[in-house]
Order: sequence, then C-alpha cells, then structure tokens
Amino acid sequence: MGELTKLRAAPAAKAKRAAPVRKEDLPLGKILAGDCVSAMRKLPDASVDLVFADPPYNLQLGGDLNRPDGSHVDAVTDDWDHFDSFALYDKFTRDWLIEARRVLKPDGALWVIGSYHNIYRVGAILQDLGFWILNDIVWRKTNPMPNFRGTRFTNAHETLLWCSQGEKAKYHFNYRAMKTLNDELQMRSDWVLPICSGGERLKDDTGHKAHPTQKPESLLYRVLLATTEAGDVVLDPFFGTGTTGAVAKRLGRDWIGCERESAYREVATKRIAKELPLDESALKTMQSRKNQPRVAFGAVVESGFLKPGTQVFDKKRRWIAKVRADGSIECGKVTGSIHGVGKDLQGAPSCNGWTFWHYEVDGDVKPVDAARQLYLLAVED
Amino acid sequence: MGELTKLRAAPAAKAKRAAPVRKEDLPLGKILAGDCVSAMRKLPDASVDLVFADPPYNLQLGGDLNRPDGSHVDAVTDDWDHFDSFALYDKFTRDWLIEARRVLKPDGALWVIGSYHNIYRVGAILQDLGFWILNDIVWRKTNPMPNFRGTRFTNAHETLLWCSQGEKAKYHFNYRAMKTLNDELQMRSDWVLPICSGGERLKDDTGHKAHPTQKPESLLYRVLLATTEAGDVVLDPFFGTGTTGAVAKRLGRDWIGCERESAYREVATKRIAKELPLDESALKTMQSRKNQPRVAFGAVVESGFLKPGTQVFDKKRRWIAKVRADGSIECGKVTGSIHGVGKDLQGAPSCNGWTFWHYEVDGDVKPVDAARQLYLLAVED
DNA sequence: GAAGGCAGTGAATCTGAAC
DNA sequence: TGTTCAGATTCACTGCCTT
Repeated sequence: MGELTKLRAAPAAKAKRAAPVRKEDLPLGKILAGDCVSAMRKLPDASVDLVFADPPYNLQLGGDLNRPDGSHVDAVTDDWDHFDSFALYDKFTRDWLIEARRVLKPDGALWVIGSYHNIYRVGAILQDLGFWILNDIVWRKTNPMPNFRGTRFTNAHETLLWCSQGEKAKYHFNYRAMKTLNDELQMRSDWVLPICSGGERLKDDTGHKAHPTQKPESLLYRVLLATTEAGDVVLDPFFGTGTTGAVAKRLGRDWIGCERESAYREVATKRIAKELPLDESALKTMQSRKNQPRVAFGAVVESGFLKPGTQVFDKKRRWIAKVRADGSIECGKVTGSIHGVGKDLQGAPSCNGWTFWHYEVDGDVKPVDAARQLYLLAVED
Repeated sequence: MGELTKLRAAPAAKAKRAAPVRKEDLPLGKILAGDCVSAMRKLPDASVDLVFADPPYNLQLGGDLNRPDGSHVDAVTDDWDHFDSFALYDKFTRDWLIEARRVLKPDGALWVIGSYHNIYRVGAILQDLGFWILNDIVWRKTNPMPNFRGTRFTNAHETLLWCSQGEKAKYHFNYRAMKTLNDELQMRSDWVLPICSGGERLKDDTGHKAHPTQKPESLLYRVLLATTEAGDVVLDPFFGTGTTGAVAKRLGRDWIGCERESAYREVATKRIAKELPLDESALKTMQSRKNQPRVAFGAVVESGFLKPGTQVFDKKRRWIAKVRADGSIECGKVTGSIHGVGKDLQGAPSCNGWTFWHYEVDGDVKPVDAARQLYLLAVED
C-alpha cells in the first residue's frame, strides 16, 4: 500500500463547485463501448448518484475440474478475467476506481462485488483512495456450487462493499424501506439470495449461458432500493448483460453502462428493452420470507449444549453410543451422524436421530432434540 | 500495495531444512508477555502448525492504535490524517504477519479474524507476503448488536481468512469431520454462530466484561477441529482472555499465546486451568477415506472376498465384466484395472472403480467397495 | 394430470503417492 | 524435477421425460 498512501486521497469531486450537471447532458440508458476507464472519462465530474461495479475477479484456476459424476465444470476462463500478477490487477483496480470517484457526486456511493480472490485488494485500494466503507455485505448463496474435491469449505458467498466518498461525506440509505423489506427487522449485512439460474439466466443462440457470471436481479434490486431514489443516475462500469440496467429501469432509476464486449452489449440492449417498470404492489411481494434455520447436531455439540463424551441411547437402551467432538457418534464399530448410526443399528431405511437418541440431564432422560431446542433458544435472542 | 508487491513472498520457512523443532523446546501452554512480534521472535522457525490471530480492529474508532513495540499512537481521527493511520496499521500488520509466517511450518496455516475496518488491509498484505487464501469465512452472528441510529445495515458478521503458506503449499483440512459436523452436508464458508455472551463471557471483579472482544468458543472449536489434529501446536499472537488456549486444551491441541496486558494474561491463565481435556475417544473424528490405507483390488481378490470369475457390472448393467485372478477385469476387448476399464468404457476423464462396479451377493447388488470394507475389517484385527 | 427419475449446471484459486 | 495413475469427490434447483 506504500505508494498509494503517499498519494493521499484525491479530494474527489468535492472541489468542483461548477454548475450541477444536467441529466440531459448524460448518456442515460446508453451502453458505452470500450474499456470502462476510457468510457467514464467521457462523463462529467460529479454527475452520477451511484456506481455499481462487478469487476473481473482475477480467478486463478488450475487445470480442468470435473464433478464426481465425471461431467465437466464450465469455468470462467475468459481473457477478461486474467491478470498476470497482483500488481497488474491492482493497477487496473486503481484506474477504474479513480474514474468512478471523479464521476460520482459528493454524496454518491460506490458498490463493488467480489470474491476472496480480489475483494481484499479492491477494499484496500478504495480505502487508500479515500472511499469510506459503510458496510461490507455478504451475499450468502442458497445454492452455491459444491467443492467437488473435498479440499476446502464450500465457497458459498460473495462480498459487496458499500462506500461513501469519504468519512464525512453524505450518502443515502433507505432505512425504512429495508426494514419493511425484512419483516420489520433491521436489514442485516448478510443477504440470503439464490444464484441466477432458470428462466432469469440469459442464453445465447446455442442455448449456452450468455455470460459466465450473470448476477441475480434480486441482488441489484436490494442494492438500488437501499441506496438510491427514483430518478437517480446509476453507472455500471462492467455492464455485462445489463442486470443493473434492467433492475434500474424496473425501479425507475436512470442508468449508464460501460461494456467492452459487443456481444454482451447486444444481449443487454435487447434485455433492457423488454423490461417494464414494476408497480409498487409487485415490489412488495418480491421478497421471500426468512427461512427457518436447519440445526446441525454438530452445532449443538460445538456450542456446548451436549458435550462430547456424553452417552446417548435409544429409549429402550438397546444401544448406547458416545458423542464425539465433531458431532458424530460412536456405538461399537458403527460411527457416523445421529441419523445414520440410528438407521444402521436398527437396520431401518431411515431414522430421525433427534428423537431416537436420548441423554440424561439431572436424572431425567430427554431426547437429544431437547438440546437442539436449548440451542435454538440461545441463538434466537 | 506497490512496494509490497515487489517484495513478493519471502520463501517462508520452506528454505529451512534444519532438524525439525522438538515440541519440548517450545513454551507450550505458556502465555508470552510483551508485544507479539518480540514474543514470536523467541520461537524457532517452522515450529507451529497453526496461527490463529484476532488482531486489534481499531482503525477508525478513535485512535486506540499501538505500535508493535507497545507504544501508543496518538489519536489521529481527523480525516486529513486518516491515511497516516492506515499506513501505521499496515506496518503493524505486516510486522506480525512476517513473524507468524516464519514461525509456521511449511504445511502450517494461518487464520485471521477481522471486520470491514481492517480485514481488507490484512487480506491484501497477507497475499503480498505470499500467503494463499484458501477460504474467506463469514461468521454470521445470530445475535448481533443492532444499528441504533438506523444509518446503515446491521453489522451482523465478521470475516475470517484461512491461508496456507503459499499457492503450492500443503495444508490440513478435516473434510469428513466438517461434513459430519454439518449433518452430512459440506461445511460452507458461512458459519452461523451466536456471539459470546451469558456464562461464557468472562467478567472481572467488578462484574464488567473482562475483554471487549471475547470470541465465542464455538468459533475456535470449529477452526481447530477443521484445520488441526490432536497434538498440533497452535499459536495465538493476540491471546486476550485465552479462548484459543481454552478450546485447544479441550481438544487436545497444544498452544502458545502472546499477550501484552497482564490483566488479560491472568484471566486467561485461570480460565485455562479450569478447562479439562476431552478423553481420547471423544476426540476421534470421522476420517476421510483419503486417509484410509490404500487397498489394491488384487488384494481383495487374492484374499477371497471377491472370487476370480465373478461378474461385475455398473449400476445400470450397461457393461458386464469378469474378474480375473490377478485383480484385472475383462469386458469384451477392454481389460485392465477396475478404474481404467470403467473410465475407458464410459469415455470419462476418470472413474472410481470401487463405486462404479457392482456384484451380486445372496441376491443383493453391492458395489465392490463392500468387498474392500470386508477386507479392511479382516485385516484390522 | 401427477409423481418420480434422470440429466444438467453454477465466479472454483479443487489430489497426491509412487516411480 | 516430471509423469503416471489410483481413486476420492457434490448441493440445490431446473427442466425434460417416463410411468
């Protein structure tokens, strides 16, 4: 971070006190061709209310990857995602962030989405440039791709950074709208949303996905609803197939896109043309209810509501097993989950371990489900 | 990031080919006083299996920042100077990460926990030093503090980074134990755990919380269970009230702490003294089949668990092959190992013959893996 | 028509021991 | 150092086809 630190923050658009930009002078509803830095240079200072950016993640993939069933994973191998070094990626990032900063109004905001491959570099650089992080948001995917080789944790989330122009800068946050959207609870920094698939996923003529990393509209929906007003101008420097434009149009926001690839520009143009502004009542029904958390037996053990080493047994005490540290149980040579061991011992097709296994508390015998209820109570506070 | 990028990874402890460090020469179960950089300097190269670090987050919170030598940095909270404090924080971060890297074994791993105030700086710096991010983990708090002023999203998570020593470095991951802990589904990168409160939260004599940022034991439990083995040495450079030590002791891991504040050291010492290790059988976890001894198909045939001449077939009976005396199989003109024949017949990139091929026993159809399990049971006794 | 089986797929830094 | 090959490894959801 050395060099950057010396730069100090460009004072951003703050210094410009010229006449405010007229919306008529902006290329609203247009997708600018070329790389985003050149494209943004055509825009005046302090002219947009929000920048939403989904830059390349700089994934550094090894060889091919196959699923356990032998099928091939269609990975992101496009040239635009490849950088030879962190240094080059950092320069690329700095360049587009500087332009984004110039183009943003003093009370404008920046959103960037990324994964662990790039988001720590992006985050450090935007802080160096003077952006002020308001929240980091975790998009928790309901249906991520599994880790097929069993080598790491399933990479089940991506991260968004929401920033103002500086520590003292103003910004817009529709607190009430977010709270309403979230069943009258404050909207949290973790958002549970499915990935983009099914009918929403755009296909090319051959039926292949039109873009490798299309984002779900629900994500943009929440971003725009939370941090813009109707009539605001939203700029997306990495427009892709135009999710930002489509949702902006639906929500009555103006938009400007930048996109290098003509194929993506064409798909986006057609897509947005079909989009219609949504009426208010439809907006309200788009949010899904919060889903009941599943509780893993391991989580109950981990949290101490049932200690490793505890003996558990079925109601008739035909079998006695011992709880192990990882939430597996052991009964003689049979080990596994509470469900699997109960099933195998009984020779049954299935078994609900929560009600099958019991333990003793102060002389009482209780199903292990009682420990789950204690866990849920503690977690709910 | 300029300067750092040029540094590139110190080759870490890899270069050291000296005699492996003996555990007797390490200050196991001790809390080293002083700042963590000086304390870590007393430890030999390549001597610990895991570093878990919960460094100070205090960037924008009023200048409560300390240099590695323990001296206090004067508060610099005006926005003119906040880059100076970023630079100081970066230097502090780099210093302790470099020592952590030296002390870690080549196949050791690093965990760091942080919030959006510091984690982007930490992440970029550790990448610059050559650490390789394996996952970023989101600790999703079930009971976070609300945002009282309604100005932002409720900050409901913290981030952990899990890193190996480098892109090609080895590391340990107890995949099966994690899958078991999560009810037979892969453990994801988002962990839902309550914050530390209630009886677990340590209090001082006045009933005030003993430490402002005490982490829940469940968090450390999962970290240590996932990425260490019993007997491993865990180092925590920011020991605080010793959550890492307490959980390490419980799980049969050795630990070393560093802590500047004597008050925290005292609380931690008492706390850990009370902790009891789990007995060995409770510590057993589900093992990956990768760790099981390799069994040649020929050995299973040789031992009579699958007789030469037996017909084996895939689940849909598209192909039928015959087992030969040497453990090869024959399907028409295709002959070879169970894996190779399965692969060639399907035209697949690879094939696990143990689960692909089946045989009949008493009218039941079983994968040939069942014969391997019988063989393993017989051999174990 | 309903239900169930089967195939396909998504921002993925995805093996390692033996020779 | 590189090459070979045994063999370990997946979750949620969509959509088409069969029963």
